[in-house]
Amino acid sequence: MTGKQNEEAAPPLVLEDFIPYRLNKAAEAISRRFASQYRDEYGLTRPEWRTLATLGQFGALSATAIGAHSSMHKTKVSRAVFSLEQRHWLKRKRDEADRRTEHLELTPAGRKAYQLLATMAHNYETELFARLGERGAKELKAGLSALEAYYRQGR
Amino acid sequence: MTGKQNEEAAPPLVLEDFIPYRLNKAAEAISRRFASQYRDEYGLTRPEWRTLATLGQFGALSATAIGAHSSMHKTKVSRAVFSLEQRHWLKRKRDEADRRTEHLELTPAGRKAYQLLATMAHNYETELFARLGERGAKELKAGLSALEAYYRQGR
DNA sequence: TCTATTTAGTTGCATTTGTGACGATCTTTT
DNA sequence: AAAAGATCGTCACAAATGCAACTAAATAGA
Repeated sequence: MTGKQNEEAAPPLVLEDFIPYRLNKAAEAISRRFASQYRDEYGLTRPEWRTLATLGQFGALSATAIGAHSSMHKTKVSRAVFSLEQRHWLKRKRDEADRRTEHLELTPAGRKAYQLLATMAHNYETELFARLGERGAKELKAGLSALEAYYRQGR
Repeated sequence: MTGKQNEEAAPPLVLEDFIPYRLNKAAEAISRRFASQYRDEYGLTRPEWRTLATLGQFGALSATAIGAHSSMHKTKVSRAVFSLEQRHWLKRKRDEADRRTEHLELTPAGRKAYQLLATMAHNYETELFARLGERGAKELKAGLSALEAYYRQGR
């Protein structure tokens, strides 16, 4: 498992032990698995899925609010909204008080898709927790919480 | 903290609690911080940094091996190698037994850069652990290990 | 009230990434 | 030993992403 390291002066960095690398790889692997589900079933991209999930959770939001809540860039949201609109999964309503903003809301079809996808998500997570074991799952959540607390407050 | 949820039939999915989402966001945040260091100091991209780190750790590898070890796509590695070669941080040696493969190895300059970057990486991690606290760090590592054990073996 | 600044969302452009095809080389099969 | 298949690395092309400029609309300041 441990490859031969380089015989040099300074501290050797073992990539497989380096937290940013491990996190990236884990996130990649775990997300990819779930992503392949909604991609294969619905042809959804990740930004589209996130937008759908956010709207499903909150009911009606502006594009900016979706971005803020799901940490996506303006343009990503914009394109995802466009795409979901074309599927007739959401509709836009111009805010009459502030006519720059539009309120995005799932259509019945969109809501239906959301239900199915949310169920898939729950199942995925349930299975994941089962495989991690009670202990692993607990540690993972705790570790993530610690990380979130860290980067949530600047620096 | 808990937003108002949608009054619908099925299980509501709370995105901020969903593991794939949390993992992604955490990985993104943590990587970005470190990435900005090597980007600002050396103008390195992430694939370049990973390639450098892998070669620094193992000494001499083929492009394919780098990709396998650091989970990067062929073409990403190919481009990173090209770029590092242009900086004169690595050199290629054609394998005489199998002339398709090339063995990549850091030059003295490359090794020097690697030393500095590895040190930066260690410092970053040390600071991260300090901020997470002993407990948080321990949980994070344990959680990651559980995840790795999960996805390492197929399925 | 008129101007300057800010905000919401979209679009064009440059950069990055992935996909598929490719030439070259090696391996396997027949 | 000839043909078929696999593997290594690269390239051309297409898709996804981010950045900056933009329009439209609201707000703040003079």
